[in-house]
Amino acid sequence: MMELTRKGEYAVRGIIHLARQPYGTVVLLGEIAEAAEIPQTFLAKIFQNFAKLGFINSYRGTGGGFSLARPAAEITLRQVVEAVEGPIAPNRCVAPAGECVRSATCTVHTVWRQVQLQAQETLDGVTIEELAREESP
Amino acid sequence: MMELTRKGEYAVRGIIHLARQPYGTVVLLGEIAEAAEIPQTFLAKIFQNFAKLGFINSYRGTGGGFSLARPAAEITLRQVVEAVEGPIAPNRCVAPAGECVRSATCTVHTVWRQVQLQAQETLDGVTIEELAREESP
DNA sequence: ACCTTCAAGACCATTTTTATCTTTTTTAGT
DNA sequence: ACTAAAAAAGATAAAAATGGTCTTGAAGGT
Repeated sequence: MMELTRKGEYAVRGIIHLARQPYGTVVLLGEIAEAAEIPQTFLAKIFQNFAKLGFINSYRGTGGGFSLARPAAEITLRQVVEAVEGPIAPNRCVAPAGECVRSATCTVHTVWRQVQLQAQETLDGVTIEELAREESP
Repeated sequence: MMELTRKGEYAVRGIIHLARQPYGTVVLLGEIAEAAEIPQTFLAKIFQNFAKLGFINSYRGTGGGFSLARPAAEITLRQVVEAVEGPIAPNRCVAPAGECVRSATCTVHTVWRQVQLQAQETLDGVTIEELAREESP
């Protein structure tokens, strides 16, 4: 239940790899994909999205690649995960677009809400910098 | 991300409906399905599984149906959810069958582990009896 | 010009979800 | 015994999500 998809897993691994380089370093997509063991074309899609969202910068042409657009300490795990997987919600009824008719009276709703808040808080409390720093290759 | 499926939602709604009846009452599948707005044949599958797992008893033939096999206060939300959705795990790397090679060194792993533990605890702390009692029709 | 690298969009196979349908088995009541 | 009711079990299937690939285009460096 409630599992991160490959896309989410790849996104996290990819951005952590980028965060391990000195800040500002431009890294080839192929290098990240190889190092993090991610299908390159798949990672391309993920990073295209990250660039749009302002997490990373992309540069075309010779010497091109990707670099972090802001310090890794200012990117939370929640931001990364939600960027690819959408809002964290253990049930439809607590999703932002949720049209839960029963929310006022339904106790299960409050349980899902609590699970949601706990997960959000936990992921908010972790930055990519921490993950890049502490994780071994 | 991490959303309960319809099956899980139906399972919870179905067993709560059963728990609202006086303990031991045998209820028709069709009645539960109608009351909880669940496709009957789908609920049948879910309840077959519940019966196998010992949450509910099933009775065939005339006057048959389903009843709780143990008091609703002794069935937790986590048990119900895991029965249909499988173990709670925000990422493969913290799943019971998980073959996470990096678990020793990977910090992300510990984050997912924490999310997992919090969700498990929360769902462990809620019984079907509470949900049946407090929830309005 | 030409090569490199990312962007964008179409495409596609597989798996999961969300069911339905049919047949069989069990049971109660007559 | 017979019959009707009800769940069990298994086959089937449409729709959606997942996990990618491929092609073409655009931008940048040499």
